[in-house]
Amino acid sequence: MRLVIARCSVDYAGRLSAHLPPANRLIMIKADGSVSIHSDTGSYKPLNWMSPPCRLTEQPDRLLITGKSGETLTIEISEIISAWSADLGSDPGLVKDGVESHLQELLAAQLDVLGAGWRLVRREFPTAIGPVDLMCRDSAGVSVAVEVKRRGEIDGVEQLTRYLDLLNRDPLLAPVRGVFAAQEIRPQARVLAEDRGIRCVTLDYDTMRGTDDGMLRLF
Amino acid sequence: MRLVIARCSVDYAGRLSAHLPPANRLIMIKADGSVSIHSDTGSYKPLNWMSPPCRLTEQPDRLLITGKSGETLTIEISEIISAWSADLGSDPGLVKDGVESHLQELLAAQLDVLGAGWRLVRREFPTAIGPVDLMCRDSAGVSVAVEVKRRGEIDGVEQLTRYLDLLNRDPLLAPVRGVFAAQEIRPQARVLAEDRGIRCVTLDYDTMRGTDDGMLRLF
DNA sequence: TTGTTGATTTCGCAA
DNA sequence: TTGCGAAGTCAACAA
Repeated sequence: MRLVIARCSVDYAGRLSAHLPPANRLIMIKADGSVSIHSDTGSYKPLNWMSPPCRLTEQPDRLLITGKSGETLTIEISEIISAWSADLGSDPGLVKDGVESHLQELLAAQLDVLGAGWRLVRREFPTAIGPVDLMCRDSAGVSVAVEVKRRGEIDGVEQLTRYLDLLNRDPLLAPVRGVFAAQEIRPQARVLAEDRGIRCVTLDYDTMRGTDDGMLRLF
Repeated sequence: MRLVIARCSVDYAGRLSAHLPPANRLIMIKADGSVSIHSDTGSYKPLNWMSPPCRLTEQPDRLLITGKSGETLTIEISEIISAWSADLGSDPGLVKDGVESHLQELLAAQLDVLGAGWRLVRREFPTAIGPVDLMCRDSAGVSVAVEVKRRGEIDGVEQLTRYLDLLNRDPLLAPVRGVFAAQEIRPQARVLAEDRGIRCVTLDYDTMRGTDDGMLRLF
């Protein structure tokens, strides 16, 4: 990794055009050739960047970076304030816990959160337009398609609606009801879902994880 | 901005939990207190980060960063390889050209791209479920709702469909037809749109910008 | 290779 | 402040 702090102006031409007037910034050049330009504020997102794969060409006062589909990033350097280089080696990578797939696992193991006597038909129930997160039957034996989201927004309601439209054409399954389950459900998504007769359920990941731990201890 | 290259392990606890085993990495600490941890590969996204606003606490071999809603980022440092600091000053910011709003402006000024004799009723035509990008009337006076996208995907077709459903309930407007206009339309989005009687139009930003420049020169 | 979906998305605008 | 849609979204995964 090379790190350069320099006064520079930047131009990007690709899916859009973008320009940065001259100022002092950090230029980060990674071992894979990717480049990002950071200011001293803002979150982790750089002002400009080029993602790998790309090719870096160095000229006297200029860095030219070309992406594989023809995008160009041009960094005009008027003054180098400092520059370093370091070999970091490869990274063992990140371990995550608490993403949507975990939420889906937990809910599948605790269907009583949705209703007493429900049973799971299948996780990732396949359809022609994609898998339904959880296909269940309620205590009366009625089919229920459950869409699990971390954050419930309108897109998720549309997705579940498409599944329900399709599933209800299958006489072996119909009628199929819908449940939209998420840690957080946006008001507009809730309105749209309930307008379409889809039940909304808010999930508490920590409680479900706790319950699950308890289950594991009992058995 | 402070830059530290160090052998470190990292733990994040917030909306999810994440852990990074020990390795050499770059720790970037911005003037606003935000922190990001980069490896030597991958695009601009860091392995772990904390967005501002947040608070940084330094301990002998550890950095503790606390976010405003209680997330914590813990960096255990076993060896500092190098460390620098620099004051970059404020940044004048980025100038962008070619995003969706520009596309919408250009199309509003060149409705003949959609058909001869069309006229604009309103940009950002308000409805109860959000604004329609362009509301027009064609040469026969029939209402047309136009959804403009940079990249046309299924979500955009769903969005336009919702608008059309709503608008067609208004006897003053009905019948309302739909046009889905984008620089690039995904095949599945095109199929869905045309299946619903929505016309798809591919836009060429450079041509439209050129035409617009021409118009400006003429008047 | 293409398409789909999730993301600690981030960012910007408007109510 | 909150909500919502766009983004050079990126990135992982399946077909």
